[in-house]
Amino acid sequence: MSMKELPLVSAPCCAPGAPPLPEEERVVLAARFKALADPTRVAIVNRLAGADEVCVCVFVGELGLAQPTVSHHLRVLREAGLVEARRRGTWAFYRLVPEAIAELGFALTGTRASSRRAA
Amino acid sequence: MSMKELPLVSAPCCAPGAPPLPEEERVVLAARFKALADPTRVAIVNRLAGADEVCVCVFVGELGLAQPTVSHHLRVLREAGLVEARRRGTWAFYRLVPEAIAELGFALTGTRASSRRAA
DNA sequence: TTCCTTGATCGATGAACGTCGATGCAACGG
DNA sequence: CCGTTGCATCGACGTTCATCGATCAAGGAA
Repeated sequence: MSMKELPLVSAPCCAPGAPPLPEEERVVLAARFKALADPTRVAIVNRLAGADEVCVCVFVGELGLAQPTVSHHLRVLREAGLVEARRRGTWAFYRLVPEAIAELGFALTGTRASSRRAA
Repeated sequence: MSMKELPLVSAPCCAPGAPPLPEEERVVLAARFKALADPTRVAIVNRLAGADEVCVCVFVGELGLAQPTVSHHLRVLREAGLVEARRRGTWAFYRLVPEAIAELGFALTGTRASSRRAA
């Protein structure tokens, strides 16, 4: 693997009155935002937000993209820590990591969202 | 100006249980996240979050980048609707658009942050 | 074992991005 | 008027990214 998992960033960056951010945290935050800086990946995350687990084959069918392309986007999201994969036989199911999403939201607004897991 | 301002997106995209997002909204959201997908621009937004208005010359001095590069990043943030400029004589002062930041946070968490302006 | 299926990786290609020097343009001071 | 200052735009260069076809690895069924 070429990239390690991204460390946590627990300070707001963009909310009015936020304290200065050290260099490394800016890099980490930018990397996470970059993972969402593509319509396809926004669609994937949004799709996962509506269903607990989604098979890769479903994404290939719904997104209208080639399978390697879908796999590439899933990898980007995985390395950003926004999604995680669960292997079940031949299939791979992806699901959101709500804490990572909430952390990004906190970095933006400086306000903790009430963490609520989908039942 | 070559580009129009981005329209508003008022629905969450990434919070657990979020409804499906139409194509156009995914593109708009991805474009906004892309504006934050760079360490320099995160630094600019973070700097603006700590002070109401900042002169362009200050950014040039603090970021250690050439003036055209800073102007480029400010343009990206401006076209994303995250910052706005105020001309005062020869100088240009930039400031945050807190509503745009908060809107991005809402898209992520599905929770409205208590809008609070820096005094 | 031998197929078929699912998903990840590799390699290549075209587009987009970050960076900077040079230039343009408006506002001020002489 | 002319020269300077502050910022935006332009052009170019090197890097990164999105996309796809081909290939590979792992599992299930015969």
